[in-house]
Amino acid sequence: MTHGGRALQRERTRQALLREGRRLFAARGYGAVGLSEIVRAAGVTKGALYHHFEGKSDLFRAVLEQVQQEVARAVAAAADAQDDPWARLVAGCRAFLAAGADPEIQQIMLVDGPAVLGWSEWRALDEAASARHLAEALTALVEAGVIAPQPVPPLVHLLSGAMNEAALWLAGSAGPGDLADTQAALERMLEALRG
Amino acid sequence: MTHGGRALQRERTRQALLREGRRLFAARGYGAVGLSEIVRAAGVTKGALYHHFEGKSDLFRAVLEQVQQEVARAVAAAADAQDDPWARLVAGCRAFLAAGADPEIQQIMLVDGPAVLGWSEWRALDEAASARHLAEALTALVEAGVIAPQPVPPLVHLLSGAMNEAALWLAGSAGPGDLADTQAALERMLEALRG
DNA sequence: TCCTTCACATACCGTCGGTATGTGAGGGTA
DNA sequence: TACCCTCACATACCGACGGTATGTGAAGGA
Repeated sequence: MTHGGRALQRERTRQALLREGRRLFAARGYGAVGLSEIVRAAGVTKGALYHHFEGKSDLFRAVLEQVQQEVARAVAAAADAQDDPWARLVAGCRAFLAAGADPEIQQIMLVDGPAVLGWSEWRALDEAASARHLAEALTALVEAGVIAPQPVPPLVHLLSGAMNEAALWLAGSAGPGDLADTQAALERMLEALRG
Repeated sequence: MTHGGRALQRERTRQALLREGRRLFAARGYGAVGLSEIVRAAGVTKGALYHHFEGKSDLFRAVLEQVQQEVARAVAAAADAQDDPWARLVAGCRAFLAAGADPEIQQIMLVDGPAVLGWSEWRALDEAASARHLAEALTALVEAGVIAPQPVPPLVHLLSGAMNEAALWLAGSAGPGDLADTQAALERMLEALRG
């Protein structure tokens, strides 16, 4: 190669694989995309892919982690823009629904993620990325006495599941007012948790 | 073959494929099970499988439909045992959570289902089986004035998503009181929809 | 009895994920 | 600057898989 050192080129190749893998996985789903297609799009060969990742599912895992962290960052940013703990929760939920509207994120994070990595591993990644923020927000609200004292983990899964499905539904059969209606219904459910 | 007519034997073969396919898909996931394994377990060959189904994913679709209908039947039975519309909704939700506790049902219905068939087709099957009951129950409650007038579809997806995730979580990391806590939290959310 | 049909079994193919090995450009060392 | 080791890939190859094309023998009406 004409430019740069080994480390730079290495990083370029890795990023190209992640970028094209993400694009193809998102567009057509994990199962419908072959390794040969990914490496061709990235301008490398299978040797490069197996030099950087352990296999197809490991590449997908890296892509998923990237997607999860992007979503988590958006949610955290929306929450941090608010001061009131309750407003932080609502803003975070809204941001999650908005992020889930992206079909790329849906296919990778919600459709293929659990099936490719298995539910337990998917949950671990989700926990590390976004579910943790939700749990912290709810815990803060319980401690502050804003919502009734109750076990937080069930709430986390009920809410994140509700938002996952809602995001998926909204992107698929979106009527114009559905997003607003869904946010309204979600906030009504959140309201129910208050004392 | 020594016994029975062609139609009987045909049905026996089809049921054997469905039974073993369901068992293997549930135990190890769609991707990790090969056709050769299924037909060996069923005591037939690939020719038989392709005579009855269009391919691997079509067999899975048939298995999924079977699972969905079993769940829907259990939910409907629990709901029909109640007279009050509100009690019917709560009983149906409880029954769904109980049904989702089965790891077989989880893997097929919630993990592999969307990834193998695609989200839109999965939703169509879910709609035809169990989501329809939820929508009808909610519509009845709205019309009866038990819960506030509001668009029903967003509620359906928020609630079914919440219950799907909760069922998955309960089966995986089940603490002893988690089921009760989850049901309590869910019913608190349902309560929020009233008046 | 014959002959068609049907419910499979057998044999085969292309492609896929994965592996083993080759190779040539850095880049530190003397 | 000559050397050489390393590393970041490329090349060649393999077994297994999903899918297809074709063979076959029993069932059952005519």
